Amino acid sequence: MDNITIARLLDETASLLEIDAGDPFRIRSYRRAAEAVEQQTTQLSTLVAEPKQLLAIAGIGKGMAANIVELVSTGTMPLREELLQKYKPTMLELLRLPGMGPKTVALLWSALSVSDIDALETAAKEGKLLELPRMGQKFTDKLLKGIEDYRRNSSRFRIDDAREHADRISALIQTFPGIDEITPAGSLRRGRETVGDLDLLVTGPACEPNVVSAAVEHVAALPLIDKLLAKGQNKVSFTLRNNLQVDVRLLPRASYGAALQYFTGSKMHNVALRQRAIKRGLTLNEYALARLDDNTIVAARTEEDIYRALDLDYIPPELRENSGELEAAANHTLPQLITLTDIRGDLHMHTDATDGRNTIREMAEAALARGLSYIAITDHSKNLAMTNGLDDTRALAHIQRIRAVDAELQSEHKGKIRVLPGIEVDILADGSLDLADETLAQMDIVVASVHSHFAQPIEEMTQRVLRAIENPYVRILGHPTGRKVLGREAIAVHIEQILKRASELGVAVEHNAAPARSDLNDLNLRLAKQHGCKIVVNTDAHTTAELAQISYGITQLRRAWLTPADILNTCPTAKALLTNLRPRP
DNA sequence: GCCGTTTTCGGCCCGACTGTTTTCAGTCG
Repeated sequence: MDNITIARLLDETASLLEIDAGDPFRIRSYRRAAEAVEQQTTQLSTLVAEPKQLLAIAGIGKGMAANIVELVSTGTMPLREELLQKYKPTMLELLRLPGMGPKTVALLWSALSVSDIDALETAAKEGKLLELPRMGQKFTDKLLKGIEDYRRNSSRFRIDDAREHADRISALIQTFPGIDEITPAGSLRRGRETVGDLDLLVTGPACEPNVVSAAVEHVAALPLIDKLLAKGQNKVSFTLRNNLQVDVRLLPRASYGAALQYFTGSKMHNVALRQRAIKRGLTLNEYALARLDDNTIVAARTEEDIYRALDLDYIPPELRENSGELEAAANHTLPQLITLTDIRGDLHMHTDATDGRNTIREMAEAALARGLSYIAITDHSKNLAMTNGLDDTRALAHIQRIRAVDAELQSEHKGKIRVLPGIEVDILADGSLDLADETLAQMDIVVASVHSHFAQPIEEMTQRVLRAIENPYVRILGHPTGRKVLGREAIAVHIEQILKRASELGVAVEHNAAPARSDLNDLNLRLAKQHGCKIVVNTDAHTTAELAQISYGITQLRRAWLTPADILNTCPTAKALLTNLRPRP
């Protein structure tokens, strides 16, 4: 059992305890333990013989260590089993619907015996929820909409989840001798926000036709396979326990490029590419680009060879959507897309003053290690009480600490890194901010964010944001739209108003790097560029580790055809950055 | 259930917002 599974089981147990109205502190212990387990770099299953090492992990005590030992050896644990006698596992899925919490799930179960989404939908449509306390027509309508949204999105997996699975599977495949390279293809390689299934392409001496069967057997016997769907000459398909379908193809080196091109897609890109090949008397398939007349192979080994043979510049996977990239590649006008190393600073992160885990200095040193030239410390303000948000007094004191660290590092590292004082203020219902202007005036970076967006009508949310960015101290609009409640389509309609006004005011809009925190999809990013918005790409890091988790965010930027010139924090120095932000009053 | 003790119990991030109330429970972050 791997750490991720252990973490998931502990987290699910916490949810079941919540439904069971258990001790909130006990519940939190399970959640904290789950989080701690997930962050471990060593597999706990290898430590169960040495429970003392488990106790060394913060958040894991005697009881939790026993739980983990039990989980690893039996696959479950007594408390979990006991709760599953009382409740159904499908109830955990109900918790994922917007507006559904443990109390409501418990009530639905006791009053209506509703334990899954289908039954809930039926009950809602029949008006049965109206008979329950605190549930009216509005709640019912919102719930039905939520169910609809949930169903539409749940068949796809988020890119970071998919990437994690891809990495784990790759590591297991890699153990077979004679495997050189494993590349995820499909929408994962193109950087889509979600992927339907996982395509893994594998090559190396072990994948040559005469010997490939042994490697195929190795893949088909991977321990994490839930259901084996198919096993062919060079392809294995299976699903994982979470229902993610994985297709692994083992291909000879000589045709790896053609396969990579073919399986990366998109479908529309490939169709257009094949049309172009035919015009040149060539044919393109998953094995090679070849002449139509005598099947002579023109290119197959690498993608670069194939594009070159079609008189095209190499097209990065993120652009392969048949939305103008072929024309640009033919005319040598493809953009020089932004890369990770172009990002010179990070302007949104938290420390242990609020809900982060590391100190100002630790964050700064991590940024230095990543090669950044400047960062802003933007802890939460008081409205986010659960994060121990800063009130005006504490915020001002925090600035002093940030400046002190900045001064220390300046002398220690000869100005290699600057640490700017900042704050992430919350936008209240009336669009005002929750700290005084006099406090904000002391900050270099003020990020304004809406945090309470439960069941908030989009129009009101939009008005709230529009009002907030009128505050002259706001220099960055943080995660510009709500995450859970607002559907993507709705965002596309309403975000344009926000982007327009932000652009007029010179307020930069933030693109958060981690998908879990990201709100601007590639379409919205393109929209932002169109309206001349300043864009900053941040991590919203709460730990030093998160400070490095920026690659998905970059992929998103690349999908939007953005170049270093489009992104504000590609400025080489803090000074240059600050002059490019909205001027302070 | 964890942790740190003024070491073996008592504390453990809590305010905003919504829908349904008519004083508040539940959800969210």
